[in-house]
Amino acid sequence: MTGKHQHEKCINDALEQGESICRESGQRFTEIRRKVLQLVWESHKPAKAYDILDKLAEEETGAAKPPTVYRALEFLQDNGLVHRLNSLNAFVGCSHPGQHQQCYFLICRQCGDVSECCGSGLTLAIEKSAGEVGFQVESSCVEIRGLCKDCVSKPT
Amino acid sequence: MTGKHQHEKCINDALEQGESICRESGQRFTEIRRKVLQLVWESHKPAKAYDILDKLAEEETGAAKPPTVYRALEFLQDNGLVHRLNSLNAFVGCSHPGQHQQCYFLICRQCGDVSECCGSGLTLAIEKSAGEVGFQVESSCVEIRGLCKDCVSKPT
DNA sequence: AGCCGAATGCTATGTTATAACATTTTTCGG
DNA sequence: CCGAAAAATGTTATAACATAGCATTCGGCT
Repeated sequence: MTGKHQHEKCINDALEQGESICRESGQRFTEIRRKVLQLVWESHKPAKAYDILDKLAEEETGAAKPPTVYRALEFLQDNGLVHRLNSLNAFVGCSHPGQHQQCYFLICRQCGDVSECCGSGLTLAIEKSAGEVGFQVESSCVEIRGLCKDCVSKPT
Repeated sequence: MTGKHQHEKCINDALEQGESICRESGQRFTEIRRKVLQLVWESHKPAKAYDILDKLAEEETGAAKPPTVYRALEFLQDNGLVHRLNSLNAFVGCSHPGQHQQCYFLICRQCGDVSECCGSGLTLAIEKSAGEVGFQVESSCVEIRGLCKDCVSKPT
């Protein structure tokens, strides 16, 4: 993430968002889902499913199995709490679940941090371009690689 | 692809492009690379690596192995002859190799066809959005799902 | 308690991709 | 033409990512 921050806060916010979204929609924010969300949020770097699996296995005595993690991730995705980055086969926490329009990801090739941006500008540009050839947009996946603000200004 | 067309032409053009790009850059357009490119171009639908593998295996007596296909695909990608669609783990032929800037993909959820678009509009929008948070764009992956022109107007 | 549906556990397997090393083919200078 | 070096391909094995299908447990409800 750009700049230093108290990452505890990110995690806590995310967990609270999880709680409240589930409460409102009558779904259960179970221990597994909570833990997986927490692990995804361990940093702003994308989390791989099998890494999450390993970390889960460390905590619990009985090793967690892949379906456990994938099911939790699917639930979290469905509820907008995490996003999957197709170009990396990995997952990041969503920084503003609930208020979801289109959004896109800035992936720093140097530090690996990912930040999420939303904004109508890009969405409109996509719809316009697609519209020119008669294509009706339903969803889109935009993953941008480059250097984040911090890494641009670093000595390399 | 939008509209009917003589698809033979697409394939032949692609193969010729392959030839000429390799000739110019002093690389070899081998039989395997040629066949893989041809198979990718069999339609405008994304081709999966293992499907290509199966088709290769049908033709040859000795079954081709995964590395064979992946190496050919990597070569073709490096030379801009095919693109990988991250959201589908699949490959499509590039309709204008050589002249490559940024481009994006329109994936029809109905018929499965993919078309590739290039244009500065979207590129600029991405750079602008990213620039607002100090992010320096190096490359981007844009995959748009929806309905293509033909499928929009069909009875469903 | 007894039921129901949601969630999880568990086993197996499917799918996608690459590492590492052997062999063959091509190229190119002599 | 010959032999060395480089490029491409063959081969084997395995890594990495993901899901199907069925058994069991858990939570809430009457």
